[in-house]
Amino acid sequence: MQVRSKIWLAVDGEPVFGSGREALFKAIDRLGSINKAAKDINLSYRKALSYIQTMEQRLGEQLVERKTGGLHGGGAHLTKEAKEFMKKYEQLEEGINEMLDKKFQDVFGKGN
Amino acid sequence: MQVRSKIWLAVDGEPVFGSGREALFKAIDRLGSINKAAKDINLSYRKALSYIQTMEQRLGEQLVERKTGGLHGGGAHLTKEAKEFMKKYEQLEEGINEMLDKKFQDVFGKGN
DNA sequence: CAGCGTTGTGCAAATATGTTATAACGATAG
DNA sequence: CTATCGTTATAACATATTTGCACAACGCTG
Repeated sequence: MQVRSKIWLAVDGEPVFGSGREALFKAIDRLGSINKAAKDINLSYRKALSYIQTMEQRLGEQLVERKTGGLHGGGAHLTKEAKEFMKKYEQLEEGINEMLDKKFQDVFGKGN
Repeated sequence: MQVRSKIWLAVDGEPVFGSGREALFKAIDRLGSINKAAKDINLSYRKALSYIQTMEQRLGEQLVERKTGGLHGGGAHLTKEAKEFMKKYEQLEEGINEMLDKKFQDVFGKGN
């Protein structure tokens, strides 16, 4: 038996950023394309796009700058705001899993 | 903006206990019936039952003792094992939210 | 032995999710 | 100036999953 956890940020109760979106952002940053990023992390382009759209809508700022047409067909890259957001999320996550694992050992480890 | 979290236990990667199931267990304990419990926490009876069944299957022990027929048509109540499980889960959750809220303030509070 | 309210299951409807097709775009090559 | 290319973006379709409803079985009670 293992313990799992998920941390995410919400606006008005609706999720705007979590581990899935973080992975998407990282892939976009690495590959320069929503399409390639989605494939890389095994996500449909549709879902990836709707993630981005709802995030931007709920936060009220652009996170992924995208260009259609042009060299190589276009592409996408993260805005400064998106990178800051990612960084903060990582700080938030930091240490939580370790703490949870420790607690899990305390509670479930010896007794059972 | 708020931070949210979810903690659950898994066996072989498949979830066996989380906040939803905890709420179901509490309602069963209070109402003595899966049916009433499901309605109380806005869950379909089918889903509630499949939760219980998969949990019991994966853990290999009975968690909800149920009787069909008889006084008031039957009913259900938690086994000793289920109550112990709930207690441990609560211990596991304890303090995590407080710690997260504090971290959230640290990271998102002043800067933005 | 009929009535009751529950557990449990089968099936259709509804909803969510995934997949494929296609249009628009604009720099570049020819 | 036109064709090509890979991308963004949307629409239409297909597939899984969830939900809702109906109904049988059960066993205590009056």
